[in-house]
Amino acid sequence: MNSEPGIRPDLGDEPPDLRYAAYARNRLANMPPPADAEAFALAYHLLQLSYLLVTDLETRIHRPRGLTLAGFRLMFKLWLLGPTQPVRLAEISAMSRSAVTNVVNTLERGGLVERRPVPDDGRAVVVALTPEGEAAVREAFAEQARREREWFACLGPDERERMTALLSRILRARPADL
Amino acid sequence: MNSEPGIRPDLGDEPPDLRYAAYARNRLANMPPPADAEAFALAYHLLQLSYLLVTDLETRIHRPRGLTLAGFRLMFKLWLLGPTQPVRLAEISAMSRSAVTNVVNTLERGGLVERRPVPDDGRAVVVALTPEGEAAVREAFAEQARREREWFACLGPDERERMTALLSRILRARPADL
DNA sequence: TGAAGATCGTTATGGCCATAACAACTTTCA
DNA sequence: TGAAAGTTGTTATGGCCATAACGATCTTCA
Repeated sequence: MNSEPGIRPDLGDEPPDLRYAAYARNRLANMPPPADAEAFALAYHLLQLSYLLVTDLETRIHRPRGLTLAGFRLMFKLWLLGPTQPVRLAEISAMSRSAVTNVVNTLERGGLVERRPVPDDGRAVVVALTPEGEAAVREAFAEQARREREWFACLGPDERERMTALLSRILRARPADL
Repeated sequence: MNSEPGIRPDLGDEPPDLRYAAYARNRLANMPPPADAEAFALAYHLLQLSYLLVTDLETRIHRPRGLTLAGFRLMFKLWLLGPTQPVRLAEISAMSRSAVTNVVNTLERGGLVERRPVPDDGRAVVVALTPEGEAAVREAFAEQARREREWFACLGPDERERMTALLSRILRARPADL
């Protein structure tokens, strides 16, 4: 499995989460169905990477600037899309409307976004970046882009594209009854 | 890009999150560095898939059984590893110790795990599954394994393996200063 | 031996997110 | 036209997770 000859292929130098993953995969390989070692490994590595990336971006980039990752992601959407209704933001984020309310509340307290009434519909509001919010998202975006490059620098351009394509395929084939 | 001939390859049938992703990628492609449309697309699809998968497993499998995904994942580790110290669980989960305390509290209230003192060390405890906890993790595991298979059924076995290998590579190359 | 430092688990505080219930408003259609 | 049904945003409640600070305990080493 490990391909370095002359070096003992043990796992002593692996991070604890990868050591655990390898151990769990081996245990599952000896269990009867529906246990599925390959599906487990894929799901585990996917969730673990996502978790580490989120935590890294949050603690290293956004928290020091007084933002959160959720707040940044919402502001980034507003930056690209312009003023947008919460229900629309919830839709493209696959998030609940109340989650959007919470994030917008936090951003509004910080003066980064504002709510505006919609003339044609008394129920609706749009969320819009303030000038301070636009400056904040622009700066945080540059730093996040640099950090993402670092994370994926270990893959070649073709590998990055293949990976994105595989992820897209799974997303497109998502179970209908989400 | 789209491969069905005779059908207009527009995005009208895409879920809103993928429509947004495609739009954002195009916008980023026209921005100067450090903007990086490929790194953005990879990170976005990775986080989105992880989020949808987590939400799906949580709402469809674990919540109906009175569990949470975090609780299940902790119990699953105990199932494989046996009684384990919180500090060890935090390590392999790349989580804070206080997060482990919280999850263990919830599980302990439900009678699924118990804390036991460690004779040799007055500070330490181990967390262990109760018989009820063992039954719960066994049943939930079977259902989660089936659901994970469904999610990844759109990939061939070789594609699943390649994807797991790419994810592992990124995880192994994670920035040292996490 | 004993004081300084490290480690373990917990608590407090605060943000994110979900579901459920609700008020306000809009749309539908008999 | 007017009542029923649907939509929008918010609130309440509760779980997860982080950081910071803390008491208790263990280890180190002068």
